[in-house]
Amino acid sequence: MQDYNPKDIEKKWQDIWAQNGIYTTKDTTDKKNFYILDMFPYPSGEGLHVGHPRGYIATDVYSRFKRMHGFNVLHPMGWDAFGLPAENFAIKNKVHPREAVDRNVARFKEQLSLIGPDYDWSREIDTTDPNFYKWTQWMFLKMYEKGLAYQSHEPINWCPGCQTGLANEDLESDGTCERCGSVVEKKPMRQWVLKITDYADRLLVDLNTLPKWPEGVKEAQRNWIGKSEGSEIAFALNTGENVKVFTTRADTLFGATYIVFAPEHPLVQTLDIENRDEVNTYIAQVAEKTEIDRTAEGKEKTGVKLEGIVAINPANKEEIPVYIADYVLAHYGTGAVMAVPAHDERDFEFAKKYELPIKEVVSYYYEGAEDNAPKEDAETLHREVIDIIIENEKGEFLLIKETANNTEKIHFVGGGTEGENEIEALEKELREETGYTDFEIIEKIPNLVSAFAFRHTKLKNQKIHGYFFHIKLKSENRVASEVEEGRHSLLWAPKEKIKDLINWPHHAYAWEMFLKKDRVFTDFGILINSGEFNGLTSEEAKQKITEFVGGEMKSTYRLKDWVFSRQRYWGEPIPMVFDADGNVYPVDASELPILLPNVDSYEPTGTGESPLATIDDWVNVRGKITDQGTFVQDASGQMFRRETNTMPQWAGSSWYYLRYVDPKNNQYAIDSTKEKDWLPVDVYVGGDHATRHLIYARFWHKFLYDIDVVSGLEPFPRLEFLGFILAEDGRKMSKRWKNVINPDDMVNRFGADAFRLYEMFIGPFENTVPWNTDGVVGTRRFLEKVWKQKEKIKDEENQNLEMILHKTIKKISDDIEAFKFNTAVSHMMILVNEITKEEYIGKNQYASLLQILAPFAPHITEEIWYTVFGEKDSIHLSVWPEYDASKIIESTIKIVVQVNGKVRGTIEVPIGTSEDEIKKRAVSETKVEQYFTSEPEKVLYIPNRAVNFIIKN
RNA sequence: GCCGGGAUGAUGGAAUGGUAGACAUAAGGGACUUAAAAUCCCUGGGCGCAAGCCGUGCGGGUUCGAGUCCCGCUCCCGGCACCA
Repeated sequence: MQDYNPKDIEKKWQDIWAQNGIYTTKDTTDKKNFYILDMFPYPSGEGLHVGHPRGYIATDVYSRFKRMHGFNVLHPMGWDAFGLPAENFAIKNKVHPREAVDRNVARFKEQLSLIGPDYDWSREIDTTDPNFYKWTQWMFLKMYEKGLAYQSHEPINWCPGCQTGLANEDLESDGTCERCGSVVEKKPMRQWVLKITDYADRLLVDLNTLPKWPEGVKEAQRNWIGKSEGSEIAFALNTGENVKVFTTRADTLFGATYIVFAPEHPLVQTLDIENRDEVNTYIAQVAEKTEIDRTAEGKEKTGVKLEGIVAINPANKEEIPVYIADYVLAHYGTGAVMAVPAHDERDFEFAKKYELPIKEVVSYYYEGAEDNAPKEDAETLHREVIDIIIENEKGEFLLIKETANNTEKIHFVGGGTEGENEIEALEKELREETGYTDFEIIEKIPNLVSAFAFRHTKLKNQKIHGYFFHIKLKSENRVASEVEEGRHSLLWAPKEKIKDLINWPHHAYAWEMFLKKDRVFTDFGILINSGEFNGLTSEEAKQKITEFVGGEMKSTYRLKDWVFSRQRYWGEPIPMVFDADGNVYPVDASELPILLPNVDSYEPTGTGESPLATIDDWVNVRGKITDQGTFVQDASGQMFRRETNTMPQWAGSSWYYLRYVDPKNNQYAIDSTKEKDWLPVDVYVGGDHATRHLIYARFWHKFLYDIDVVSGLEPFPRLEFLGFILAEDGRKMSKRWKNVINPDDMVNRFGADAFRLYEMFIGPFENTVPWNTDGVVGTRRFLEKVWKQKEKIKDEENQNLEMILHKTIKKISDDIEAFKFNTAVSHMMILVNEITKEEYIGKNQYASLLQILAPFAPHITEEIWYTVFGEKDSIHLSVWPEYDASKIIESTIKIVVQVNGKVRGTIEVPIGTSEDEIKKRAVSETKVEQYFTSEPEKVLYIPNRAVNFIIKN
């Protein structure tokens, strides 16, 4: 027999498949359509490493699996080739980006082809192809038409390394450039912006229609959109202006003791401020700082009071001071906040530093539950109380233990003040309840505590509110007290134990506050010091107070509009022109595509202008404005200037998946019948683009839905997340670490099929795992075994193999459907190990094995399919073997025999054996009896699983 | 701080609440070989001569029975974060 030699067969079959076009997708067939898509790659100059094909192999396995199930499968591939990396590579290697992209694409395609994918290359797309980007430009025009694309001059992220403006999504979370790692600056400049914020709510809500997306990706998008529901409330200034603030805590309005503007707030420029110089100096200082410095952790708050300016708190009409401070962000909410130091950590910190009043307006509130829930028919006492945290010289704290309603209550000492002065009441409670008399007061804890509960000792509801004091005993001197009367007992406990001992929630809360450095209560509670709103819960008060002061309930989003211009060469030209007065006009759709011109120097200018600006005969163009307000070229017309900014890398990838369906259409981006036939994408596979590509594409798709280009609201109903592969040393694969392993070497050493199998076997698909080249040996050995089994073929089936074969068919089918490729491979290994032990294998059985292996190892299976079985049609077009349900029914079952839940043996019994019989055999066929220290008290039988003998100890 | 995900042998990882560690790699031993590679066989969580005991990050709980369910932690990865 010939040895298994992948080199002899892999290239051969790849060529034959291509010649016969077996993977070419027809537009219409009598089969059901199925669209499976990879996130298309950026053809960088580095080529592929072994991490990249993982997703491509997975979609390939899945696509072949679906084809064998009779689907008309669309599995395309293309190139996301505009953007900074391609351009930076070109600059570095001194070639034109076009040339660099062509070269890199060729290299990627060659590497990809080595692993034998079933892509339909006749539908290949490239975002830098004018026939493609014509439609990207067309969609931009549509957005402009709908008011979703606009020019802005706001400060934006500027990357000094890449010399271009960037979107928020292009930054790492530490504020550096995702591409080059430079610290990004804020720079005001003209730019095109897409109004993705108009879609914020739909992007958020529709995540709920995506049950087949990983939770983590959805959560990342929710965080990114960052919806927060609150109120917008206007504060009047003594200068006559009104300032709107955004708050999620309108319930705390009565506690707003100052307001704060972001230094960049436009109103600050125009107000008549007495200390104008000081204010301007501060604003200048803040402008110097990067975002990173400004938000550095643990940074002390700074700010400047606007002298001569006061605001009126609309709730209580009190005059309050106005500050600017850089802890308030210009680009969130309204750029101004009301400060409530009693209930906000940041305001508290600022208020302490600048000695601003702190006014408590929300109290912690506990309402009794279950046995101490307030009773409707009981009388309710309203009481003011004080409670005492008592410390002794050993640093222990005193609790009181009493029994009420058959449960033990443990809490601090305390009682009603009955209108007395607090200090007198404290002395009295201490003496009466504990007998101690000699103490000093350390502090009064400033947070009010409220509770409403049924007191079993008094048979009444009690609604209490009061403060906690911290006192220290100076001596153990005691007099007789309620302890001696037997009403309760005293319990001294060390600091660490207190939390676990206290079982009154409002006392537990007070203890927590006592331990905290800053006593800021930021939770919801009930209102105090808030006039007519006292007693309301925070939730109720939010809306009522907002209405009371004439504000409105409003949502704010963290998501920012999408900065869509880049001052770089290698991108789609933005199809707009300007007349001599600077008025902007959209280019007429008939002019598209606006071709990216050739240019001598495509390096960034750094001036905030794109290199396109230097090409006079492209920039300056004669034309006229049509009745529709669009620009068309006309040699006898006026001079216009073209927009020289280009689109970002993410433009083409926001809609590319539509184009595969109809790649050659000259009239439309996509034919609407074909769109309905194929979209949405059935399965989308790729790595972490949660807050970039995946949010942009969802936005773009919804826009296309709104203009009737697509028929559904979401492009990717099922997303399979791909984990990346680390180098063998556990680090990221990188030239820098010299730990890159490329697929070419793996295919060369082990063959494409063994490589493919290992990529699928390496671990759960979504897990990040380190590569291990030794591991490929395992899948190669497995294929060698499969190869050798063809020597053992007989016409008749081997009955010993029927059950495991059919079980494996079922298991593999289920696993591929669920993207559990690692367990699919392991079960094929188990099957082949079983076959190895047998004398022979039936011809049909072997054929079934080849078929379930075919999606993973397309070459070796095709080779055997033709040479051994003499088939005329490809195994990849054959029909997936269905498992026979009757063959996977066991005739016997294994029963675990346990004593007190511990496994002591197993028995095997025929299906249908009676419970009594099983219990008998459990004793007779195992050694369980030696564990019977007495007669079993109970014998428990769990059908088809276990017998458990319960022995009393 | 908030949110999401995770923690199982030397390693990647299996395991509808019912024999933990399938499958694979590395390692050790043996066969074949002049030798090596390849191949085949055996061992392969810890302790123990054995019977057995202990073991799925930690502490509790539910259950006849928990890697799996519940409560409370620790640590790791990821997202957001002076976002009002």
